[in-house]
Amino acid sequence: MNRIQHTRESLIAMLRRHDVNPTHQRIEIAYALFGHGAHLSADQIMARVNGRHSETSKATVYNTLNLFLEKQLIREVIVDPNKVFYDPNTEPHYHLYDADTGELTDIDASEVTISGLPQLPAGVVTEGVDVIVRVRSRLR
Amino acid sequence: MNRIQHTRESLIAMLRRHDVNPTHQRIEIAYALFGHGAHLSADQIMARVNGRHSETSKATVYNTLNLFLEKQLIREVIVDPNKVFYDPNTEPHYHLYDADTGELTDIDASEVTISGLPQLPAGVVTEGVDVIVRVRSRLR
DNA sequence: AAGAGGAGTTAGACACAGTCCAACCGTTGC
DNA sequence: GCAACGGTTGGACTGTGTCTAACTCCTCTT
Ligand SMILES: [Mn+2]
Ligand SMILES: [Mn+2]
Ligand SMILES: [Zn+2]
Ligand SMILES: [Zn+2]
Repeated sequence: MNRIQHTRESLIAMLRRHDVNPTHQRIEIAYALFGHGAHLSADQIMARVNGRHSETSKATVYNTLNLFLEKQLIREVIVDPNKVFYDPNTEPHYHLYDADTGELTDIDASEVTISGLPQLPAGVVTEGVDVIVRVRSRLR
Repeated sequence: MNRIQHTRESLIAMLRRHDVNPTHQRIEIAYALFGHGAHLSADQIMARVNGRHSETSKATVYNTLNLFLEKQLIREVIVDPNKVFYDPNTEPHYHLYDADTGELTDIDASEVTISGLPQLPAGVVTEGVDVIVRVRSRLR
């Protein structure tokens, strides 16, 4: 687990580096995601950002998350059919998903090797390889 | 690609084997999925089943797909944040997803090796490992 | 044949994540 | 002061998927 300290200043710098104008709302959302560390859904981010008093609208949360995605600040993890998780970790890594608790954990990519994937037809370019280990913790 | 011929009779037998009472609607839905071969979303299945004249309601399509899942006749593939794909192939295998065309293709599991996945905490049981190769075909 | 019961199906209401839009706000430049 | 522009906003809207209460269809019992 990364123990990076995210100051307001370092977040602003990061936004600028990725060509994102650092507005108040964007900084708050970046803080929610990078400060917490990992894997929040849009409504969890919404809740964190608007903890004390309402500050940021639903539209802005989605606008900002999609902007961050486009600018490659974050990535999305699709494991649950009814909500997307946003991942502040853009390094290549894999995921472990507990369907019972809803918890999503990182698996270090450097430990894992995948071999034998077929080569792709011409003109097709790989965006990434997702690996999701699905588990259950509650006994059935 | 599997070239299995699915007769009405063999589908009924399959449903019975999985403890599913073979009603008209269930046979139609099984036919849509197994007849077509691979990876349809709920509304694609709906469209195939109700091709000529309306026969099967949305509720029944979802009821039936969830029943088939529960009875392990099919599996679900979660790659697109706004629709689930249903997969008549329950053998272990992986997927290739083209985000531009929306096409989902199988990757034979026997060719692929994954090593180095961490072992899990006690009491946690693996449901499966999903591998999704994400590609783009349209040049950007 | 008549009725009870149970499994399955149905239309339509509903829930809810995510998008869209037109009005609005805040800063910058003239 | 005022225009211009990027960003934000509430609220309407869309698309998947679920829920419910009424209904249909079979089978079983008498
Ligand atoms: Mn604030
Ligand atoms: Mn028919
Ligand atoms: Zn992650
Ligand atoms: Zn498949």
